Amino acid sequence: MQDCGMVPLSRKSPVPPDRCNLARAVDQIGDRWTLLILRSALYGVRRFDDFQTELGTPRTILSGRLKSLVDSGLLAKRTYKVEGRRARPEYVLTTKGEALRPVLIALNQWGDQWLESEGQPPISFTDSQSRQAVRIAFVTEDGREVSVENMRIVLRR
Amino acid sequence: MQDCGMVPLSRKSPVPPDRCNLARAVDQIGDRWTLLILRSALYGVRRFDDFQTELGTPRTILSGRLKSLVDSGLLAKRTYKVEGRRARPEYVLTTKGEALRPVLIALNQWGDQWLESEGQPPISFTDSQSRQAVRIAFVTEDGREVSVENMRIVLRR
DNA sequence: AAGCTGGATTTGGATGACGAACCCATGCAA
DNA sequence: TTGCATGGGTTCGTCATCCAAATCCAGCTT
Repeated sequence: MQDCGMVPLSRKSPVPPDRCNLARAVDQIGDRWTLLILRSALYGVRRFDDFQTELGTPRTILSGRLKSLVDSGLLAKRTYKVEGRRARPEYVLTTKGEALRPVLIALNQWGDQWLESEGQPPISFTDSQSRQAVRIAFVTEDGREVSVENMRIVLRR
Repeated sequence: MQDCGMVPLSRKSPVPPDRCNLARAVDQIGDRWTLLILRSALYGVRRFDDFQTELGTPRTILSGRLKSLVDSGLLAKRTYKVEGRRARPEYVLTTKGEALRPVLIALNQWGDQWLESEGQPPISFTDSQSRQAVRIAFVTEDGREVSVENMRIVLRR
């Protein structure tokens, strides 16, 4: 098995970037801070200062990123109130935002495998029934795994 | 089913960003141009001008991004030679770079589902055997699908 | 030698990132 | 009722990065 060159040469992509949903997804979330904010949000972080403390994001940037995440419907701005404290906004994942979880877990697992780091990965997932480790994969409609080599591209138009 | 708020509130992530392989992966590839370049590369694009033409990346930026993708071991710089033309460099995905394919396909499918666009998605995947549509999912070691609700987080240390 | 071609650097102006300081509304305690 | 602490921002000036256009450069063809 070679180290590279498995993909056949092509002079251009089958789908031009301006019609490609991957490219358009990258436009929405393909940014360092945005991705880090989503990571925290998927762990349940909701408050401005919690994001700021955890990530060290400059407050100006954080403010802007939260705003555009709300604009693109990934986060919802709501109000929370702790007793004896004034009401404050919080930023909660929408269903659209939640739907990114598999993507970020997949990226996490890529990092576990390919980014050298001492020791075991600090976080992983198991099936609560079988207790087996869980990984990301492609499956058919009925849940049967398909290997990457057996996947065929279908183009429309 | 609500639109948001499914994730329980947390004041900080279980894994701090500096030890998190997801955060470290974001540091390597969490950038608009980098992601777009990888997208093209996964489709087989290899040459400077082909990237440039397809993506419209400023040449200065493209040059820098390719360099750092080579530095981080996602692309390999090789030489190709068309007869009657001088030898030129090309940028080919390494195994590490190839390993990002599931991540980008997952993101593509997220875009198909959540980014409004007219008509059918321009590209999709099927199982070459059963011809069924393929989607991303979590599976156990032996390839049985696990739903998100049945997944349990395991922390180390 | 003149021209083409693909890969890349140089230049200066526009854009965005950043840290520090400040603002502001509220609840609470003196 | 003044004062202060808290959480969630905005304003400001500086500095880094992005970007388009022009230039460079090697080597191949004519």
